[in-house]
Amino acid sequence: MEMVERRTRKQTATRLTAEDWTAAALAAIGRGGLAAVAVEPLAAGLGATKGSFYWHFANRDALIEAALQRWETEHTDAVIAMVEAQPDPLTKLRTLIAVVIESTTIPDADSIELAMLATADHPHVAPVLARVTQRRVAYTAELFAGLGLPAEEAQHRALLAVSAYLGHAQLAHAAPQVVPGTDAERGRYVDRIIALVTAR
Amino acid sequence: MEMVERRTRKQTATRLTAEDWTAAALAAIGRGGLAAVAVEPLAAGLGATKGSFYWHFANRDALIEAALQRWETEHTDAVIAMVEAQPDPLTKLRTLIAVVIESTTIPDADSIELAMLATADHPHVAPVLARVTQRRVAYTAELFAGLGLPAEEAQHRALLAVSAYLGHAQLAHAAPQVVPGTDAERGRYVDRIIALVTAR
DNA sequence: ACCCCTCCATACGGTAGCGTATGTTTCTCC
DNA sequence: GGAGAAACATACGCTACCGTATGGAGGGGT
Repeated sequence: MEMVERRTRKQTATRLTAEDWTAAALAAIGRGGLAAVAVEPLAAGLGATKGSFYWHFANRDALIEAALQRWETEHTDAVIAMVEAQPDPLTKLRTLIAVVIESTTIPDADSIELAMLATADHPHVAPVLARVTQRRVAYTAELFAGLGLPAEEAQHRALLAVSAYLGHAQLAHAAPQVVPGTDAERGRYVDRIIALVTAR
Repeated sequence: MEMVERRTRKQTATRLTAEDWTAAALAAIGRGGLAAVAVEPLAAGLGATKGSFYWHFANRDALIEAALQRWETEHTDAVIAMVEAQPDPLTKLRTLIAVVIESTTIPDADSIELAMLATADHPHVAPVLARVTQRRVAYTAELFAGLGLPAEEAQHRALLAVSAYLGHAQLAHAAPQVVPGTDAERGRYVDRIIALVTAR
């Protein structure tokens, strides 16, 4: 057999990298929040032991920091890039709102984000979340300003839009029954939100 | 001495009631979330030991259930009663939005609510939160319907309003710098939100 | 063939919290 | 003022996890 024996990841117990651990940590955050980032269970899930982990990281905190940093960059970039591809401000706004409400951009993105909000007080989460949130509001305000609205008005609408997004995520999570279920209903809902938020 | 020796609560180690424990549990939730509801630390805070706790409650879960039930009734009643005191639908809506954004109704209400949202997946929290959220949306939709809006439109605006509320709480928590700081600014912001959400 | 460095497993001690068992105080009622 | 019940303290075992110490497997390079 001349097969190159590609490391099939998790099949034949291959050596792990630091990135494998951060990926597993992010997945764990998506499932059970920051508390689910526990070294021993993670090691079991990866088919390894703590010995491996403490080789790549100094301690649990270091893993959390690495995972958060990875999330911050990957996450914000993805959405902004997708929106920035649109031509005019209004289309950008529609794309932004639609994308985050439908939330089919990144798998598990929503649950990870909810976990972040749920742990906003954590000393490592707080600065990351503050930066991401601030950037979102500022960017959204820019879009509204691009529509010709004065600065304060744009800021207010950006705050409302971002609040609506965050709140919708919470709402869909805490009480799924109340949010529109079918695609058609959700479509009309999103259209209505956009109309209200961008009204002149 | 003929002083009646009123049990000064926490001074001279008086006997505790089940309500004392649920109150302490709610306070702990407000501070550190559901994870902070730990029997031994709570006991220490009350100047007692676990022996007392396990007399009043079967286990930690029973305490959590009791605290959540107490929160559900007290909390929802307080806000709705205050809003219902207003005469017409529009004033009710303004009162509702203003009250929840300013959030000076119940002390610690905001942090407890954030903790609830943060633990929405917990088996005991989920049903409580779902009921509270559903009730809020339904009530808000009623108010919008009272303004003469058709059913679906009222539902959409209610969803937006509740989302805006939940999202604003998250926003103010995760990135306090971006929300209006001074009373004057916040006043203009709230006015603008109300105008947008109630626009015809 | 040997050594060294990388990567990992095993074994250990330590902490925080849950729940139980059993003694100890304090109230109540007669 | 003594008996029984109610309310609490103390001591214990148990679990899950963190972090450390140490040894062992495996692949380059020479």
